[in-house]
Amino acid sequence: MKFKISQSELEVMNVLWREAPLGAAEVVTRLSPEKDWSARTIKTLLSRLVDKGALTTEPEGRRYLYTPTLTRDSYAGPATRNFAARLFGGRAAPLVAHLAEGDGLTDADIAEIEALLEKLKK
Amino acid sequence: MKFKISQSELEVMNVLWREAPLGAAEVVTRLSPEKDWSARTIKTLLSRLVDKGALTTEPEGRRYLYTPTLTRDSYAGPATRNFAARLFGGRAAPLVAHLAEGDGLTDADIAEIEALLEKLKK
DNA sequence: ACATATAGACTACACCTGTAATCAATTATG
DNA sequence: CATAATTGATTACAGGTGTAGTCTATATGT
Repeated sequence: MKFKISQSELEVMNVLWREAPLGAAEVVTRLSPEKDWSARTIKTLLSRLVDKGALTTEPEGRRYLYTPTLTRDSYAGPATRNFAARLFGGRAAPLVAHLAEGDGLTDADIAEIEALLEKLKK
Repeated sequence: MKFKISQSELEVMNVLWREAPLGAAEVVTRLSPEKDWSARTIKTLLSRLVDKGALTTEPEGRRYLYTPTLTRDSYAGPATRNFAARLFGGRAAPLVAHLAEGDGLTDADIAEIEALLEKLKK
């Protein structure tokens, strides 16, 4: 990963990880309910992501369609391990503990994690 | 949490969360093996953290002793939930999965998380 | 007492980020 | 066809961040 994705940029990436390729206007409508950003702002974020190499463009008529160059997982993996490393010395347990604070974990979450751990033990 | 702690600042906080209060020079020696920063840089980071309210100072002779105003946990909790929210919609399982990639989890980690989950189920 | 080392204060400066505005080209519309 | 709307490109600008340098006062060694 040669580039860093900022917080605002990440919101844009989240849209495109869910659904791609999309034109800028479509990204804007996907984000509008959540974020109170002008269309200009979102265009800027898209351009910066292209500059960084996180998105590729493909011309479609007079506009561009944007597509991520990496999957969410390939971004999230290193990001998560980096986060855990810097905050907890890489230990996973405190991280899970913090997520659990304030009922952050549903029963389904717990079951899912347990299943995951079962597989890891083998 | 009224303030944000940047990546570099976090390295300084990590030192002081482990051991506080410390003078600037001591923070420098704690960080020297890891980070290739000049003492000036670390002084700057300390000052910024004081400005932000993340550290308090107490004069000791001609120098200051620095102490965190919050514990690591009280910072890490919201930071972790925020991280999970932005990357995984708040779901914890993918986070654990990413930590597991590349053998990130030792058997001890797994056992610890399982114990944690057991307690949560009650 | 004087030179030197050291502490903190103030200043620097380029790049990143958040949040847009303006401009130029092109398309759609009346 | 002329004008309005839309697209991407370029520019803006303040505040944060990484990474220091300089200035000033004080303590310290001789």
